[in-house]
Amino acid sequence: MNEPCESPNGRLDWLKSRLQQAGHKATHQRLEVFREVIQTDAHPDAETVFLGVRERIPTISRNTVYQTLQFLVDQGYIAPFGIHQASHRYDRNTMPHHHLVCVCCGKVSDCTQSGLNLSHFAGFENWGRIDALHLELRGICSDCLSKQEIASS
Amino acid sequence: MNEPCESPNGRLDWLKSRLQQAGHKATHQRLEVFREVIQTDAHPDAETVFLGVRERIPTISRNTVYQTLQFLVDQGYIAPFGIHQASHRYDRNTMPHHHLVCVCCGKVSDCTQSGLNLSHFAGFENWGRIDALHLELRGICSDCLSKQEIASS
DNA sequence: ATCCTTTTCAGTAATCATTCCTATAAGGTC
DNA sequence: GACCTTATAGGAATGATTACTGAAAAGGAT
Repeated sequence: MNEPCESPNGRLDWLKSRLQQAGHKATHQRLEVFREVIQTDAHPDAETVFLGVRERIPTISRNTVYQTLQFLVDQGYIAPFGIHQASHRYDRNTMPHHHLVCVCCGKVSDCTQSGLNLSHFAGFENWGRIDALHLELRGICSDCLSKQEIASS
Repeated sequence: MNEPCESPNGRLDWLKSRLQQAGHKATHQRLEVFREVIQTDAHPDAETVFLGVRERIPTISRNTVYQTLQFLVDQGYIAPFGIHQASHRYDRNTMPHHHLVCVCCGKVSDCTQSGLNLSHFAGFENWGRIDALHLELRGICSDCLSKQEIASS
């Protein structure tokens, strides 16, 4: 896989050729949604992308932006930021700890093993002050793994 | 601060006395919402808590559950799980990296310094297979820090 | 260029989680 | 028990996202 060129126009040309290679259409809308995401370091949300693209394509619909962003994520051209959860969740454990999340069944396990704390993240004084650290390890739990083995055997 | 007792009923009694100490009412609804969160390791969301509590208090409203959960978080009796974002966000950088998030202005910066990768998390073989690692460092960026200094001087 | 097929787009309606608003109800104090 | 404050219930409103549907556009074959 070729790496994308760093300049915005270079990356757009890169996306164009990769879309065509993959048999997808390099539409104006797709390219402009992609441009909107790559031209900033701000990790924008869908509404921000929509407002930005609408400056250039006034008739674009919100739905197209949502679909296109999802398409670009599915194809690996952009990444979803962090881990989005549909709803707020609550934890009975108020002590600092990490989480193991099964992407298959959604189960969350606490992980109290520290080995990692704020002291590992010196060197960001110029960024500002770091107060907290949230770590999620994502994978497939042993229950789901064994179910997959049974299913494939 | 006294630590909560481990048994559910012990923790409920503990909450009751702490609420009264703090001048808050130890209502049936509050205690049952708290019970619903602490009786499971599943890190439930608001709807799950609502459905569970409704088994015991059929007239409870969804709104009360939402408010009570927020109250319990504000008072430190339970913790919010992970990091909830109102909306999906997108990242032009598809390589593995971490994020620095300013809780004040919401700005997100990439952090490519690794020093941390999956190899640090051996020892979870019995949990299952870990595929990915998401780390967020949260704090206040230098811009917001200097604004605060100006405001307080 | 014409026709056909498939993909993509726009616009509206629906859904889901959450918050806002307001009147009622409950708890604690005198 | 009257009074004051806090908490609750219920419904309406909001915001983000998805589902649905029909129109438009793009590509390929003739």
